[in-house]
Formats: sequence, C-alpha cells, structure tokens
Amino acid sequence: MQLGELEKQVLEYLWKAKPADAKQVHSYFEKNRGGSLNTIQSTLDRLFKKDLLSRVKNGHAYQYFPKVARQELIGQLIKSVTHDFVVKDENSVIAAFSSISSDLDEDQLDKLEAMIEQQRKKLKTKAEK
Amino acid sequence: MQLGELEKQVLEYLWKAKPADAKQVHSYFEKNRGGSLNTIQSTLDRLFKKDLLSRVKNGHAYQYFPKVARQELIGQLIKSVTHDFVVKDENSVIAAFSSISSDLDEDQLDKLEAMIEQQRKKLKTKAEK
DNA sequence: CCTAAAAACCGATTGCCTCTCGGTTTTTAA
DNA sequence: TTAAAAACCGAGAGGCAATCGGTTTTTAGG
Repeated sequence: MQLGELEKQVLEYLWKAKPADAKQVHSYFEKNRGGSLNTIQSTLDRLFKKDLLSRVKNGHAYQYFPKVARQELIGQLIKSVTHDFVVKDENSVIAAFSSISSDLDEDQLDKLEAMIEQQRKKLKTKAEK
Repeated sequence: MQLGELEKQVLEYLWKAKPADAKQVHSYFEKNRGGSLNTIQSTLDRLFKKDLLSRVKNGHAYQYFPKVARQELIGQLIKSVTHDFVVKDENSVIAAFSSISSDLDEDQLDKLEAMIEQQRKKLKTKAEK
C-alpha cells in the first residue's frame, strides 16, 4: 500500500484528535498548508477506501476516525514493503530487524525484549490448546 | 524510496547471481515474463541511479551487481516507509515491531533475541571508549 | 584506421496513483 | 419546501515505473 504525503498528515491528525469531519480537518490544515476543502474531502475518502479510516454520519457530515492504530499501520506498511522480499525465507525479516537495530538504544532494546517475551507467552498458550 | 515490481525482481536476481549485464538479465527474465532488452536496461539504469546497483564496464557491456545487501535494503525500505511516522517518538518503531512479531515463531524469536544481545554488546563497547 | 555490431542513451507513451479543485447531485434541517 | 451544507463526480496536473523504438556512442576485429 502506498500513502501520499497529505494522507499521512491527515492520519497523523486523526490519531491525535477526536473524530472530525472534512470541514474540521480542513480548517486545521488550512493554516499551515492551505488547500481546498475538496482536497481534504477526497483525501479522507481515499483513506476511507483504503480501509484506514472509518466514518459515521452525524448530522450534516461524516465523522472520520482511524480504523487502524498507529503502530498497526506502521506494521502493515513494513509488511507490505517487505513482503516481496520475504518469499520462502522469513529470516530476511529478522535480518531487516537487525539492520535497523543499530539505531536502537538500551531502553528500546529492553522494550523489544519485553515484546519478544510476550510473543513467547502467546505461542505457549496456543501450544497448550 | 519507491521500488517497482520489475526492479524488485531484478534486485532479487542479482542478489543470487553473479554480476550480469543487461543481456544476461534480460535472457533470464524473458522466459518467465517477457519484455524487451531495453526495458531491462532502463530498469538497471534506474536501480543504478537509485544507488542500489553498481556497475563496471567489462568489454562491451556494463556488469551490474548489487551495491547494497539484501537485508540492508529491506532495512532502508522499512526506515523510509516508517520515517514520517516516527518523528520525536522513536518508540513507534518498537510498537511496529510488536505489530509484526505476531507472525514470528519461536525459532525466529530466538534469532531476534540473539540479535538484541549483539546490539547490546555493541552499545557496551561504545560506552567504554 | 574503419566499420559493423553491440550496447548505451534518449525520448515518447502508457498506466497508475496522489493532489487539486470546479461543478453537480444529494442530503439535511429549518 | 427550499436554501444551505456536504457528498459525490470528473477532469487535469504532476510524478514515477514500465515499455520500447530509434539514435548515438563504444568497441572489437579486419
């Protein structure tokens, strides 16, 4: 999946803010970057079609809000960019992790380890069934 | 950075094979997917300009070969796709890892842990300087 | 040195996607 | 019922990969 610049910014905004309609999103972005309401509207629509936003009609307008969590999307993006390089050799994901690990400090390594621990537990639970 | 389908396949090929010129690459892809020699040539050129391939003139033709290792590129791609979501909040990378970790089995978790250990050592060495 | 062949290079086209926005249709609330 | 608000439609611009024809440059062999 491919995300444009504005799409990313809108997502970022919606992760932080409450659900918002096109008008609200537009008024937020107007100050910094300009652009018409329609542009925002079609961007919201694109994100909606990509299944990254949900929407609910409320009075006049749709309220948009994220359908996926931030880290979930990041995970998705990583998977999709990685996917083609991982056929039959899942270890390249590990290798890639390793390639990024050089940017991590001790604190982050701790967190990563905790995450591994959690995943281990999950696997164990599954095995017991 | 953005990679097209053919570009990925060509990279994949060059990671496995010896350095090759356009003709060789073309003859490899001709069987499965067709396409003209020129297409391969411009694809190689695009990858070269993206700094993903090196080339050396040998007799008639350039020999192309990867400039980056497989896992290095994967890492790069992950970084670039991740980059915009990570400003001032490096933990989202960790969170993203966690989002992917659900696909990993025990064996892979072992490897990941080993990698973390290695990275820890590296940090320690640096600290002693 | 000259030349034919081989490869590189150039440029145009197609297709896909984001961003942009004007204009039309539909929905909503008074 | 109707005026305003929002959604929807469609088109154009710009970017990039893929494709390939045609021209220029390079190279090896006579």
